[in-house]
Amino acid sequence: MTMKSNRRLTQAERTEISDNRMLEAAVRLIVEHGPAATSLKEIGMLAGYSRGLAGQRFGSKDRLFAFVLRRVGETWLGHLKQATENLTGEEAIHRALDEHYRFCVEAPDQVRAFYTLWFESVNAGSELAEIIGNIHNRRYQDVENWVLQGEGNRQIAEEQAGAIAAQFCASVIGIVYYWLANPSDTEETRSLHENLKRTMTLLIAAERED
Amino acid sequence: MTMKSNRRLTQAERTEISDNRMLEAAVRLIVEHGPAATSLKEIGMLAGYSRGLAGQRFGSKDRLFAFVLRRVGETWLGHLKQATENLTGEEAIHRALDEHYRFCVEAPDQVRAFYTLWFESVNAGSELAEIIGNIHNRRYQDVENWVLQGEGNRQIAEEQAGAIAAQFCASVIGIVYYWLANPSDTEETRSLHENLKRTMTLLIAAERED
DNA sequence: GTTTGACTTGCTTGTTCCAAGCAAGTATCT
DNA sequence: AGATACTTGCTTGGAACAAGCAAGTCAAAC
Repeated sequence: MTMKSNRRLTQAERTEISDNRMLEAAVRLIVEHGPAATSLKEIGMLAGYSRGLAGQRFGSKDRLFAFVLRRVGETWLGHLKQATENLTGEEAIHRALDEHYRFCVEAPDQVRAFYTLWFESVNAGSELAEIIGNIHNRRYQDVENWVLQGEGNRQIAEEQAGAIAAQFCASVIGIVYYWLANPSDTEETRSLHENLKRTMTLLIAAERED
Repeated sequence: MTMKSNRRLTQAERTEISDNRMLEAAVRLIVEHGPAATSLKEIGMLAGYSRGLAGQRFGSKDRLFAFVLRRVGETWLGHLKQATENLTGEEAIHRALDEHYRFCVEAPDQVRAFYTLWFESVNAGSELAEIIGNIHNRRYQDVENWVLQGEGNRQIAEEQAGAIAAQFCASVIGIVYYWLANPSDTEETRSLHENLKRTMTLLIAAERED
């Protein structure tokens, strides 16, 4: 039993707690029923509050989803940044893919909710598109830089590195899609990650030769 | 002015007409507002009928979306089958990608609606998942067969061909995602297709050497 | 002329969103 | 320190609207 009414909660603490609880609830409901079938009411109540709080706090369903995307996205990007610190070239790319796979396996709910929203919001103008665009761009830039800075990659022009990065990003999206559609088939998801590593190595080697 | 009330319509003709009109309306609304923000009422009325017909005809929103997926999917698969008839190996793959790009550019609304639903229904159990699964499998099988039957690919084992096909499918999904998210950037979409062609050639060549 | 099936209309339920109200936390004045 | 004014987290009620169902109308099929 943690000291309960030992100290009164500050307003900021209260919102942080409710934010976290609602995030957790939203993630669970999104994974279980999909975003469309998840209501603000359910989220509020599963989090232990009234039916109205989720709507009141975030203003709309879209904004709540944006919140989820931002929170999970930042966690993920921080994780990734740390794992690839001081790495470049294929090493960094391979490491990033390892981490990506690990993240899928270890925090499946958060990642599933994240990418479910990601896919669902492809053409939803609004805030969501912007958040997704940002994350996408950061990923793209990272990969491009890794390619350019890799040992022995001096002769690879930025344009070529960009093309490789774009292919990488597209493949990752496709792999995630497969994973979402076939949750049980972790083996195939794993080998898709592994094969993408090999393909990236091939692509870089091919550019070196020109 | 086409002969209007020249002949009274048969029941089958009536439903076919209304089906087509509603398909058209659904596609347009899905592209403009996204599936979530598209109501059965709007579809019915945009098609020139009552607010209730779409619901009556298809039973539910999901089933209507399934109908859209099936119709557009079949059109597309027929198109593709014809274009790649008698081709194998890289030729078939390149041709398929050319057609894919062309289809995106030439019938953008239908394809956008199709893939929007595709992405939106990743984890929607139901009928949608099944339809999508089928289309995915056919694409996968086609590519695997092309690889296996390509000239000079005799020594490529089924397992390796399968891995290549899986990568192909993932990349295509990722490319389509990019296109949906960046409708205006046709140039990048084009080069993603082109680069995937080159990558496939590389992958096949790499397997030949082992 | 009866039946079948396309299409419409009315109604129920559930969801989002807004606005009014309550309760808990924060700041100010004496 | 304690009372009073205020701010803000949270709840509750209601309006607008969507999906889904059932009953109804009208044209086509036999």
